[in-house]
Amino acid sequence: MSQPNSTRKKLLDAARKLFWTRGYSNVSVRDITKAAGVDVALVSRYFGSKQGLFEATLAEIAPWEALDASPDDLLAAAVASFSKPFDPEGDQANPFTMLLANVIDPEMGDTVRGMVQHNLADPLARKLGGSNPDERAAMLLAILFGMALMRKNFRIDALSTKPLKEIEAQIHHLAVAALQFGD
Amino acid sequence: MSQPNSTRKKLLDAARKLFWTRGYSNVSVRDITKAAGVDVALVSRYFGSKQGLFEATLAEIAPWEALDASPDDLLAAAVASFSKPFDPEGDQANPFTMLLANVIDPEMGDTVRGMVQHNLADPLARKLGGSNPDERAAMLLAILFGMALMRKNFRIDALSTKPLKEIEAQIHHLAVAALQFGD
DNA sequence: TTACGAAGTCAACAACCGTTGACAAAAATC
DNA sequence: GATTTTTGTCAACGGTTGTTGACTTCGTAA
Repeated sequence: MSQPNSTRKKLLDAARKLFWTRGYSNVSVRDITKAAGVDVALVSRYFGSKQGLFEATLAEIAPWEALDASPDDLLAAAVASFSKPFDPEGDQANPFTMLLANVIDPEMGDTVRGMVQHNLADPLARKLGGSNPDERAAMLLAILFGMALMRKNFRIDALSTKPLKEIEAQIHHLAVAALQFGD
Repeated sequence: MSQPNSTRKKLLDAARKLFWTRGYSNVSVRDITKAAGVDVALVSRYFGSKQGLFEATLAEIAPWEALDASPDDLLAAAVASFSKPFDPEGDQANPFTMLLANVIDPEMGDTVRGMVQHNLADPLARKLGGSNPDERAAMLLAILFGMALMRKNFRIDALSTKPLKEIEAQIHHLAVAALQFGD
């Protein structure tokens, strides 16, 4: 069942790419099975349900690497993680685009909100420490998500056409200001 | 047809509230007509189609008021507009939550992207002038959308439980940094 | 070779989707 | 008051949704 090209992996890859970019409710199981080249009924066999397949893609997500970085590298690691695709070779989706795509979803919104609060905002605030850690963590995330939103989702020309290096410099400029809040 | 409580207005109010928070594809015409307390077939009669009803809600949107503010008031006006609900008395939705809710929509994403580029980013860059106007405009929008996202959509505790005044101070702190970029 | 369990195929289900047309009720015009 | 126009009601349509169960195919162990 864990052959490199097994049906399970085909489904998981196709589901991640589609769910994480279009959002849970905007993707049908037939979209996924067509992209994976397998029969519709196999979703039910391998993952129980559409929701089970979605949750299987969430289970792949590792803890946010920026939380393990040294204080000096925190900003660089945080910025980099927002642009790195989940799968090194291939698709565009990463865990942060997934969060953006699913937060307004009527079925998965609560799940996604919980992930941002407990897996990103809370541990980041603990790592930051100092004064107003929760507010500064939220501001940092707002910048990261906001810039990702402008570049990847709204595709504003000034951001989507620039090389990644320049964007990261802009994010860094804003992030420094966020971390200085309340001093 | 333009009585204060006419069917057309009931449909438009319900459609705005639902479309602008859940996103176009996540709302059915039966959801809207049930909320409005009218028959399903009347969407077709008054607006031609579901898409026509959605576009009618978009037609209500006035130009971004921050673009008319004096340079000194620009930041304050921009910040305030992101928290002000569309309808003074009542629902939560405003044009910016609408943009967030519909940008990943498979049918309305292109429309929404065009609005952000042409109605927000481009005129804001023209108003800012100076060096790197497009980049600074995009960064300012990233902050505004990012903070709205954290507060309203992800509902991060540190932002969603605070009074609006404190949030606006945080946004202002970040926005000043955005406008100083590239000096 | 046989037997067995896993893997894949296919058709169908009930529910929901946007939309339509025939019809009844109400309002406005003459 | 009669006629016309507007407005609202109801049932149905073709299509898509997630899910299921019966079936065939395949690989492997006895």
